[in-house]
Amino acid sequence: MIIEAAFKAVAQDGFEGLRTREIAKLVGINSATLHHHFPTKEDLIEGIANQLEDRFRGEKTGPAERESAVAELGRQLKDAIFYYVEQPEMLAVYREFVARAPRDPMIKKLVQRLHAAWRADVVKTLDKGRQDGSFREDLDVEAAASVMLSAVWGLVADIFPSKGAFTAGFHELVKWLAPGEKRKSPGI
Amino acid sequence: MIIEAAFKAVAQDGFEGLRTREIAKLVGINSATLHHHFPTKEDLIEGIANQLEDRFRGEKTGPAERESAVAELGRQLKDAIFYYVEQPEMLAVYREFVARAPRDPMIKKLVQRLHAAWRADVVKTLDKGRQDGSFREDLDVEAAASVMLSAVWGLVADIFPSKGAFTAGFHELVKWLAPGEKRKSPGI
Amino acid sequence: MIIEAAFKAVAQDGFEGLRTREIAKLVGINSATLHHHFPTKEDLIEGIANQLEDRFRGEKTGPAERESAVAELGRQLKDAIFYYVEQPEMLAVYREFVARAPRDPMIKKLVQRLHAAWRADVVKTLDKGRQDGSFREDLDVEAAASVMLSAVWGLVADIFPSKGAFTAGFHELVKWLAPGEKRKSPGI
Amino acid sequence: MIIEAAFKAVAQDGFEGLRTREIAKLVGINSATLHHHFPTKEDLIEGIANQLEDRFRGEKTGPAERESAVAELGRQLKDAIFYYVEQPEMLAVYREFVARAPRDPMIKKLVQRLHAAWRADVVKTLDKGRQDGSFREDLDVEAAASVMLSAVWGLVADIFPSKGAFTAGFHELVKWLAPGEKRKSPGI
DNA sequence: AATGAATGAGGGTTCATTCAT
DNA sequence: TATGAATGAACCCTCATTCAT
Repeated sequence: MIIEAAFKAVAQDGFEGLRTREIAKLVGINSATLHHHFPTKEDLIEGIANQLEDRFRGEKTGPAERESAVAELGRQLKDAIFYYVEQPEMLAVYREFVARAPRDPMIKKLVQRLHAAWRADVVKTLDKGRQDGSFREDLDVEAAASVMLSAVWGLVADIFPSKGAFTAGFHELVKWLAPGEKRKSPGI
Repeated sequence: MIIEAAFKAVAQDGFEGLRTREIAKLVGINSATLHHHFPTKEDLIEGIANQLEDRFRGEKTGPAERESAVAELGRQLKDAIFYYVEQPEMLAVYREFVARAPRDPMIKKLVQRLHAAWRADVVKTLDKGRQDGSFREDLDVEAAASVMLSAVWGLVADIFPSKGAFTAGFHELVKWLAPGEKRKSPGI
Repeated sequence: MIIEAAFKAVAQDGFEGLRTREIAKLVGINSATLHHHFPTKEDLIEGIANQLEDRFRGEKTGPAERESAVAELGRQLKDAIFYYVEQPEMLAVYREFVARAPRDPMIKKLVQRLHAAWRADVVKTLDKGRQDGSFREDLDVEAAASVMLSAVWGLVADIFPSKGAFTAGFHELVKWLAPGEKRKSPGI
Repeated sequence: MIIEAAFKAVAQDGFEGLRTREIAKLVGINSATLHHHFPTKEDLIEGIANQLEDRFRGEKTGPAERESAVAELGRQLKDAIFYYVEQPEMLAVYREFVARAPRDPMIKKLVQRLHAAWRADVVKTLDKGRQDGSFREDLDVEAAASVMLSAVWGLVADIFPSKGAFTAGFHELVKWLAPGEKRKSPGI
């Protein structure tokens, strides 16, 4: 599949390393054939974007019924860990899209869409936890979501890679969200 | 100055938009002359990297004597805000470098250097705060630093831009770090 | 019809603008289907050529019986005006063919065929007029035909477009052909 | 010289046959070098256009003092013959420009410029001849100029090529312009 | 008769880099 | 130190044409 190859190429070499000819060669087709399916390089990138979105949608753990807010949060973080461990390629592509977003309207939209979905989940969980007392009462949910997303993103995207800080970081993250009294990590 | 122009170019259009000819034209010299000073494009990028490092070193607020851990942390966050407000260009270039780091050893080194300095400061502060009781006793300092740096980075680099989440995010960040009882923001 | 669309395309954008795919799309068929009917682009062009020839043959005013030479000439010029006013598309295609003729043997033949028919008419008329005294006795019929055809072509093909020179030009043309004494335009 | 080669290429194969790569090879330079001098193909065409204009300006016979209108006309026709005999390449390129003019604003301008200069000369001559009695009094100068230019163009550009019709055509042209009485060719 | 997929041979253009001056 | 000219390697894209279905 063309998109498959393009996806890998972006994961490895970034967008600057995405060459239609090379992708064609990898797939074993003529470069004109590639242009038959994706008339423009931008179309190809759009294809990669859709693939990324589909993969994220497809592999996200479904929300369990009557889950506690803490458990929900734990699950969400586990999702992040899942990508980090099992799908580093997806994260690499994601990182490229995020990096390119400021300069590419189409990509910006995709990233915003992905972010919005992710953020909505987190906000809902934080809100739920704030109301049932699992999280602090004075939590600024929106702001906390921003911070949490940023932090998770940084950890997941290896922005500050440090030996072993990854999982430990998630533990800390959870503790921070818990109220002063009980600070148990939800078992990640 | 050549580097100045290249710096701005990267801030605006990213590395993909960095053209030696264009830089030369902006500075008013021949592109061959530019290559006389920076034989290779990589040399030019190295120049930009050095410039970035110098600027960061030059503009960081010096540490005050006998500062409390909380105050120290506040100052560090203020630094971040400073760049966000006053030096968006630097952050833009920084973002580009971070994005390119996974694929460029030289840049990777630079980014690690910058990160290490930043992280060292934070770790020291967290450690100090943990010992004098300003921060939680059970704080995993290294992990917390990772999380905090990631979060700050995400906020500062506008990775998850959301109306007003920026400053609010910093407040949340500080509250999270405080122990359960007192949760006052250190006045950012 | 395929040829119809191709004809219009050439009229509008010239031969350089003739794209098989585009024609196919205009007609609503697959470009492979078009190649099924016209295996080669040259075949398609030949189709256009035939269409042009047919149209010219079909729309030419039939010669009236016992017409005076002057009247005949007038009718021939009227034909030219007819195309100019009513069938600009045909003239546009014609112009394209004439322009391409020097480099394309097949087209050259077509153009020569069209020209020969036209020229034969004119020569016959000029000859008739010379013999019955309507035209000058010293008229070099062949040469005059060349000049007249050229002039008509230039006017009709807008080679030297100038405000209103078109009809006035035809009047002049007629006067030139008349002998010294009477110089009335045959009522165009 | 690059333009020289491009000029010849257009003369031979028309604009459709103008390939930057091929021109570069003919001149013995890299195709990138060609783009160094003519960044765009359009720039190259502009270069050809200028060359054509320059050549026309340079080689036109200067007007003699106190020349009779008939002699003037003869000289102008001789110019046309000169190009036909000595500079067929120029005429070929000219023909290509005229053919392309309807679809290319830049070329349209050039052609209009060339035409305007040519027409101005002819109009002046016709006017002069009409006033001094060399030409008919009832000559519609503007219209006659259109017709004459068209005719000359057709002869010169071989639009209706016929064995020997060329020079004979010019003789006819002159006779037509003379008044009824005297019909001597000005010795072409 | 019709089609979607595939293709080869370019075509114009870009860009970091080199070189003679 | 500076430059205009030159270059090779790519890059994206186009287009008539072919082929299996």
